[in-house]
Amino acid sequence: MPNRPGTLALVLHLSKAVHRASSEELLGMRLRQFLVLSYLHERSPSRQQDLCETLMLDANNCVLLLNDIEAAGWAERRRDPDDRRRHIVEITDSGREALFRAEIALDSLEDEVLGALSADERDTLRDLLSRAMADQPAVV
Amino acid sequence: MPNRPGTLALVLHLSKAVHRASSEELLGMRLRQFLVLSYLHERSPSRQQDLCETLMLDANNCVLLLNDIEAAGWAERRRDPDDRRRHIVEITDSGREALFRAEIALDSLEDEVLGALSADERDTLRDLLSRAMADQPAVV
DNA sequence: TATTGTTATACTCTATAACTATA
DNA sequence: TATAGTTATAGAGTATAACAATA
Repeated sequence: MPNRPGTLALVLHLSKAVHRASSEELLGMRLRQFLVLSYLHERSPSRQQDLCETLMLDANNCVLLLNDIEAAGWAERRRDPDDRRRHIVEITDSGREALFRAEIALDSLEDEVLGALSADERDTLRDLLSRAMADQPAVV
Repeated sequence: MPNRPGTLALVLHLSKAVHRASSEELLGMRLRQFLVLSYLHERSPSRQQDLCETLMLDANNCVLLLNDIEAAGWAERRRDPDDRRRHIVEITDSGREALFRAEIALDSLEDEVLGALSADERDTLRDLLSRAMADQPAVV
C-alpha cells in the first residue's frame, strides 16, 4: 500500500506555496498576467487560440485575461487578415518592460521558494519540469 | 534580460495540468480531499490546526473541507481533552480504503502527466520537490 | 484577553452555454 | 454548418470578518 506523499501532490503543494508567496504588489501584475506575458515574450505575435491552449485557459477566461492585459497597454489584439475570425496577440514595449520588472521580482521569490536547492539542483528541477510539460496533451 | 520560462512558472503549469487531468470520477473524491487524507494517513491523529497549516488551508476552508470528509465517513473529529478548544482529526478505516483506491488512480495519472520522465528522473523530481517543500515557512 | 474552531459573507478563479462575426 | 471570439451566468475555490466556546 503506497503512502509517501506522491510527486503530483508535491507539485500541487509547491504551486500553492508560489501562489501564496506572490502578490500583485510584488510582481506589479497578477500571476496569471505574468504567465501570459511570458508566453508572448517568446512567441509574439501569436494566435489567441494557441495562447489559450498552451496556458490551459478556457476561451472565456482567456478573453477576460487579455482584456485586462490590453487595457494595461501590455499587449494588443488585431484581426488575422487571413481569417478575420481569428485574433493575433502581440506584446508591446510597455508589456516587455512590465514583464522584465516582474521577472526580477519573481527571481527573488524563486530564491525564497527554492531556497533549499542549490543552483545545480534548480537547473535539474527546471529541466525535468520542462520536459514533463512539453509532453502534456493540452500544450501545442 | 531573462526570458526562458522560469522554474516557478513550470511548477504552476504542471499543477494546472494535474488539476485538469484529475476528476472526482477518477479519484473517487476531490483532489483537495485526497490531499487531506494523504496527510492524515501519515499523521493521524493530528491537530486540526497543524493539518490546516501544513496543507496551506484557511481556517475557514479547512473546516468546510473537513465537514465534507467527515460526512463521507473518511475521518472523525473530536475535542482535545487537554485543550477543549482544539480538535483532533483522525482518519477512519473507510478513509484509508478510499485513499488507497484514489492513490491507485493517481498513479496512473502520474504515468500520464510525468510520462516523459524515466523512473529515475521521477525519483529525482520527487526528491527535489520534497526538499523544496520542506523548506516552506508555512509548513509545520 | 487570547485562541480554536465555526459561521456568514464576499471576492476571485474557473467552467458552461448562448450569442456575434466570419468562414 | 462550423469555427474564433465574446458575453452572460453560474459554480467552485479562497479570503475576510464576526461569533461562540474555551483557556
